[in-house]
Amino acid sequence: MIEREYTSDVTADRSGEQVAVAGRVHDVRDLGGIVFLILRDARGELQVVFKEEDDADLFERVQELNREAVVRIEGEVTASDQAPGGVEMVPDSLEVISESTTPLPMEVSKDVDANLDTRLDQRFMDLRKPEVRAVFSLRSKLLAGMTAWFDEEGFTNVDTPLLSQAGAEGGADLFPVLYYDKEAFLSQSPQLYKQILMGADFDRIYEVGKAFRAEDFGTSRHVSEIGMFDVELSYIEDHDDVMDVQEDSLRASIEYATEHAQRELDVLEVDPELPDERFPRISFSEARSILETEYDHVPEDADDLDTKGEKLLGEYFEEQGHPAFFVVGFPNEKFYYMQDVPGDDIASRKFDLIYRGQEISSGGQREHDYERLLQRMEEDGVDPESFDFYLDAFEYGMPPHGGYGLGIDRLVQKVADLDNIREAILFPRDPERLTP
RNA sequence: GCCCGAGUGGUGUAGUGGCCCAUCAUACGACCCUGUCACGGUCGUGACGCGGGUUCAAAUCCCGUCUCGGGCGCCA
Repeated sequence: MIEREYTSDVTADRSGEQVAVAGRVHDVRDLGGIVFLILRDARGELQVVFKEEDDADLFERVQELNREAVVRIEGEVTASDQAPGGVEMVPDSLEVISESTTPLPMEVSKDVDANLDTRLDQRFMDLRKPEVRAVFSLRSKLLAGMTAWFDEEGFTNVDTPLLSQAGAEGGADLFPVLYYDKEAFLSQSPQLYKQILMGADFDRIYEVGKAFRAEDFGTSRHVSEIGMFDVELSYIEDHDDVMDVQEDSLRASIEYATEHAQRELDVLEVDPELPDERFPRISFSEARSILETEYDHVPEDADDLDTKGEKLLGEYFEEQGHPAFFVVGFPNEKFYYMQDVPGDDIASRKFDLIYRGQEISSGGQREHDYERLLQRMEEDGVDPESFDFYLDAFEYGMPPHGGYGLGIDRLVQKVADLDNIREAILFPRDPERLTP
């Protein structure tokens, strides 16, 4: 490794020590007889002072540097009231490791904001900004906290195929790919495989994966390649058991992030803390009546909440101190794999988790009865024969089970309070964007 | 897929028919400046998405096209 220390470790109390730092030329402030170089690395910045009288050669060379060049500087730590953070460095040597050309495709060190599209086009440069990178360390911690909870609870981390013959939810909006000489599709959900694993007695599983949706949307909360945190578990009484898992794991995730990513949360100026009380679980019909009585809003589709409805409900519960809540029991289930119990007073065993006015996960109890599943598939116009690989797992005994899929990108977007979901993804994919 | 709105130097913007061979900031180049911290100052380089059309005259109006943003649908 190249010998260096992080700028965050170069502190005033180390005054007099010789250290080496490496990073980027954030800025060069040439005041005439004195030049300040601000060096930026992954953890912070450090001011390096060049004076003509100290070293004429270094003094000349620092003025030739371009912003964003990669350099390594050795020198002496100096405490100074005039320096930012009370500490700076007096250099002995300056090595240019990699030059940078000009002009930059966007500003990194100046307060000139770029549009999101420009930022995404120049993502490598955009990501050099600490406040942009903070989103991704936060994302990493949210996932770490969540997986830690599942590991602790005895869930097995699995991987299911991203290439398959057919989608779980019909043939529309799938990306076709050429699979040798056959047509295949990119997975839109690990749903069928999670259930097969329930039939294989895995009992409790989670998967951190991807899902692909070929819908031609154009919103700030949709992308074509989605980060998904999928969960499935067996021997549940009903969908409430699944919601318990969803709620507890989300709490664990956010608590972990609050503990291990406080610096990032500060940089992003957000506080994702959840109240101690359990998330409210309201029925679909309660949701509709809140919308109608409180906001005079009636979603057009009688079987669903619309975007505006979700936002309004989000406001309603936010005011009551609940950024997260479940809407349970949607009257007309669309998909055969969801359990639809005749005469069930909650209409169906499906739930959506709404966090800060946005649906971030969706799940429920699944149909585990082979005959009813067959019947539902036929009602949905799905040919059971092409799903033999799935149905076989039900024919030889299937425990009652349920699960959900959580949109990781949406979770990060909401926790970090980002305007656009693309900001929560390093290299987002949408109908127009396939690079970088 | 539908409905709005917008495309101006590297970046972010001002400019709604002639006052625009286009404003400001930042960047970039040159010069001045010994404590800046978005350093400051002087000078300079650099742009109207693309293709048609209307008009004596178009960044500005119209049509098409591409791209972006917002909303809706749909969802995670």
